Amino acid sequence: MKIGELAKRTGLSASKIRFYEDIGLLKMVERKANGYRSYPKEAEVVLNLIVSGQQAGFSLDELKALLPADLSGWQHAHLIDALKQKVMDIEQLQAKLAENKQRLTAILAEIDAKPDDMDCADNAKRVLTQMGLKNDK
Amino acid sequence: MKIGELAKRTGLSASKIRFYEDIGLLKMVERKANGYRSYPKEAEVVLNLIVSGQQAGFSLDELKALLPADLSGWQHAHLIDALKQKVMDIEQLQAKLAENKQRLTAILAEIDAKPDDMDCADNAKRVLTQMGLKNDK
DNA sequence: CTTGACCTTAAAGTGAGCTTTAAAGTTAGA
DNA sequence: TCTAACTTTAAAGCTCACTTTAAGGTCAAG
Repeated sequence: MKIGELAKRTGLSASKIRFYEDIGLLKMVERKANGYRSYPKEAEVVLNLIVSGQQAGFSLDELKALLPADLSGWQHAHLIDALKQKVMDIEQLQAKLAENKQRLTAILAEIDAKPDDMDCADNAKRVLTQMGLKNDK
Repeated sequence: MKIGELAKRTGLSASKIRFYEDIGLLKMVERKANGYRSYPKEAEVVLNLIVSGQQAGFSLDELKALLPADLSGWQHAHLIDALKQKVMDIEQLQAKLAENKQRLTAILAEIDAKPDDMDCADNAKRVLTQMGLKNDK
């Protein structure tokens, strides 16, 4: 498979695929007689895995450490640990977001409860202060 | 309040606080006779808001558009719109995170299901393939 | 009156994750 | 055979979010 086809199949730009090769992230590539890159079908899987990993919050360096050069060289324990750590990270973020959201909706309710009888600037100040001060986690 | 104290209070570096001012994100600052920056207590609130917003996935540019120049300049309607927008953004982020987490836990379950009895390379290949295919959203 | 901890600035540097550019070679189709 | 759409490279450029550097000014304590 040439780079153009791989690019289309994965939705990534060719330059991005070459870049991943440059930094040692995508090693599954050979060269044809004309110098063109030639990819095995597994390259598509690995690229999808890279995109997945990025979406899950892994940096390219982290992925480089996690991904095997070839599919059979994969370290189980290491990967599992990393995945578990990432899930925990996500859980922390979820908790934080839930808290932020809850806080915002509470503030909205509070504002709705005090419509136009209170001074607007004072109300805004009060509300913002509450937002800010609760942020010291 | 001088910049050093504000830095300590917020846990941010002084250079970061100056940088936020440079890009027009933190406008609540005056100058003393000696040229030193002087911050009102509200600056701490705003900086906490900025940190909050970043943690929730907002870029500094987005925050710049969202945050008021001064606290009293926030109009009631504007405030409500911004908060509602933020809640919606948080909901989007929550959905994204849930998806990522679900993906990772699925992968973990997949690996745990076939421990050491299966050929390692084949297991890796199978798991990777599933990850890859689940990524075509 | 000196020391050291603060504060100031503009400009350059950093690192991640790319894209763009330029100049060239290759190939498939009409 | 010509053309258009590929492919190659190294190097430079870009955005974001900062930090670092260099060269200086201010201030409180001893």
